[in-house]
Amino acid sequence: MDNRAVILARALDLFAARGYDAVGVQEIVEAAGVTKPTLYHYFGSKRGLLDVLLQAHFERLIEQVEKAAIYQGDLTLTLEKVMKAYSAFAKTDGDFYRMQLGMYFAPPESESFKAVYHYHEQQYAIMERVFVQAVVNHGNMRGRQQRYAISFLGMINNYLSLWLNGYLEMSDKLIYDALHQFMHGIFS
Amino acid sequence: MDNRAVILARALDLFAARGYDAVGVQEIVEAAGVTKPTLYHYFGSKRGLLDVLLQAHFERLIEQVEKAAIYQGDLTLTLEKVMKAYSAFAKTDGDFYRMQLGMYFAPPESESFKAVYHYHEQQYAIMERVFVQAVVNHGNMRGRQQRYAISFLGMINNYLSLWLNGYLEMSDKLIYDALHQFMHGIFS
DNA sequence: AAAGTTCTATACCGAGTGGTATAGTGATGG
DNA sequence: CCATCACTATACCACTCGGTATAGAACTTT
Repeated sequence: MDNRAVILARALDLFAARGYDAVGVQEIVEAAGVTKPTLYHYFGSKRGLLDVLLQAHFERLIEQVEKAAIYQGDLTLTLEKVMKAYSAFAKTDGDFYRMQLGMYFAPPESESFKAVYHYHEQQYAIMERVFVQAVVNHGNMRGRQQRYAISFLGMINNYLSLWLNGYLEMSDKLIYDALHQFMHGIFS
Repeated sequence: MDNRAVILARALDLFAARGYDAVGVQEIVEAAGVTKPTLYHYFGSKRGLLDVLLQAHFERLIEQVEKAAIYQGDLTLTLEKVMKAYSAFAKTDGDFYRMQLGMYFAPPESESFKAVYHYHEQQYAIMERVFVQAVVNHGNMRGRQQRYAISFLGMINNYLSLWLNGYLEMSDKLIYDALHQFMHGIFS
């Protein structure tokens, strides 16, 4: 692993554990076993380092979500695939998912929020497209696609956030139950 | 408004806009028109200031949620009251709600998260109690009370967070629709 | 072998960090 | 009239912040 990759890895560890603002450049280079000029050579600035980090990991996430979010007539199936895509990604890249989630809920004027905002818009757009397409088979959903995309992604992030903090298991059964509730409510 | 109150108000503004870590003590006292010893006289430390801030506002929130979360046989009614309590609180204290939400999604090792963690446990306990009591009338919910409390509060925070960022209106109709989906799913 | 390029360390910058020692201030109570 | 008290300003502390000027090492290219 070259220095560039080591810096990225250690920065992710630290940002995920204590947050972007709370971690200094000095601390990152110490954890990576290099000095500051090395970091600034590769990334230009602390913010540049963050941008590269986000770009690399979000690319993988969004690629996998895109692949899962292809509606082919069975809405439940598509939503289940999407949930499993998120769950699988979070399991292989938990630190990143934790960091990224924290940044999305950071104040709107903060560096953190501005850096991740764009990627969340993308995810939201992907899910809204699914619900728009599904209206063909579920006409009663018309006009509510936007709200459904919002609450679907919100539900996923809610469960993943609790899983990341150790409050529940991210089993296939949980995914099934959560999705079933999303589709049919709590009484069935 | 005495200096103590001014400091609290300006600190809330700044924390809500840019986050606890990103705002310095110097900046707070400048915004409040006082000097550092004044702040340290009243609050002892930056963290002490945050604790007082959280205590004061969460006390109001939890009091109102407690009042709404009294189950008397009609689950839908109780949940609607709780949603309206949250919505009303967020509308009168939006900056605080934004700040507090951001802190809850901050990394687990961060000062921010540690400071708000306790208050969220309280809210979660209140809602779980509601679902446990409702099992008397809805036996099929048995064993899922914990997950319901989680997803109910998650849904509320999801909508409030989107409202705080200007993505939707927090109308009575939205509350009704969201609750209806929570209870009966997306197909009805 | 010379020259260019990429990468990394030493040492430093000004500005800002959270926090405090000291010396007052004005109001209150004996 | 004096002492006490809550409160606040000046000036400072050691330390950390993000970022950089300079120079040398390692490796390619010519």
